[in-house]
Amino acid sequence: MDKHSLLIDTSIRLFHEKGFHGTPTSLIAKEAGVANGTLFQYFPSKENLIVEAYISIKEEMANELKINKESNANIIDQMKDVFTSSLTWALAHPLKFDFLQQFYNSPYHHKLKEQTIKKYDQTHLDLIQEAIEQGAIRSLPANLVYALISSHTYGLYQYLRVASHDQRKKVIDTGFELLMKMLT
Amino acid sequence: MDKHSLLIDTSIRLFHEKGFHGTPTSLIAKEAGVANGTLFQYFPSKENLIVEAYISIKEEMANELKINKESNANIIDQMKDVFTSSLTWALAHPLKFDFLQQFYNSPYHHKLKEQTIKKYDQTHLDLIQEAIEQGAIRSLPANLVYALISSHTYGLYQYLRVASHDQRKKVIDTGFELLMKMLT
DNA sequence: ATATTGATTGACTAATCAGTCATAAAAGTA
DNA sequence: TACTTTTATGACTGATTAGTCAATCAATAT
Repeated sequence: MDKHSLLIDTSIRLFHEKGFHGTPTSLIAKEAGVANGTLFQYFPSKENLIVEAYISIKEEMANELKINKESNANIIDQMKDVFTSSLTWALAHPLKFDFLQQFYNSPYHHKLKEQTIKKYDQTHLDLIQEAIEQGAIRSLPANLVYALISSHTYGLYQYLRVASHDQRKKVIDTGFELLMKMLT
Repeated sequence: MDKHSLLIDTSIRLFHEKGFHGTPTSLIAKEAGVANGTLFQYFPSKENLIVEAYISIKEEMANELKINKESNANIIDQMKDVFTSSLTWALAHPLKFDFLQQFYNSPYHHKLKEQTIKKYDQTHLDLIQEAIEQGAIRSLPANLVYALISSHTYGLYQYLRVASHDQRKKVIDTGFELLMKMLT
């Protein structure tokens, strides 16, 4: 594993444990097994490291979801695929998923360019827009539907994180049925 | 306004702007118009101040919702009342509502006693449990329903915070209808 | 008026941290 | 090997911070 990725992974873990400002760069370097100064060869500043960590997770997630999304033709099946993949990914990478929330609710998020934020939403918004136009889900503002689906996913994640693992698949299916009952 | 409340209100604003560790206690004291040392007479440590700020918001919210909840007999009306009041309160106090999210996604939240967290959930869980027993909403684990309602509320909040204000009442009503469509 | 009490002050300290930089090690090249 | 380039190191620094504490102030009581 290259030092860039190693530093980002270590950062995500430590930021989650101790918060952004509660984690000194010296500790990140130490836990990643590199010298203090090395960190600043890969990232010009701590803030840059935090933002890069966020972007790397968003990229990773976007790549995972893209693969699972191409095959289906039916738009509801596509939505179910995205929904299921998102939840499965989140439950498989709780540290990273929690980091996204932590970042989103921090002052660093406001420093991102509008464009960067939109970049990762656009694919989902397009899918929702198409589903509305096809009449597959009820006619509401796409942004509202996106907010409702995202938070529904997040709510299920919160529940499943502490619930017993063997019911996960069933609860995810039920969760999607509930979502569709609401949106159609 | 007494200094205790003044310091908490100032903290909430600054923590939201600059994050927990990004806000020095000296700045909180300065903006609250008291001396550095005075802050530590009201709060033994910065961590204590952060936790007290969280608890004060939870208390305030609990008190607001309690008042609006007593009158109705019909359980669906009660739920609608809690839902509407929660959203209205959140939209009227976005700084405080955002602080709750920020706190929840920070390492400080893990330091709270289990009991303290449950304290503010219990009333809502009881209401949900009763609604399930009465058959007013479908039979699902109360914790799951709670997670779904909470996140649904949060999703609507996120949408309404940026949407135009004059549609708020209508969107909140629609939001509750959607929620009930899902849960019945 | 004087004394007593408790709240308030802000200069101070010991510790911590982000970022630098001169030096060294490693890798690449001929 | 001998030389060059790239990467890594960690001691160091200037700046910042949480928390302290001796001194001051305000309010009330005697």
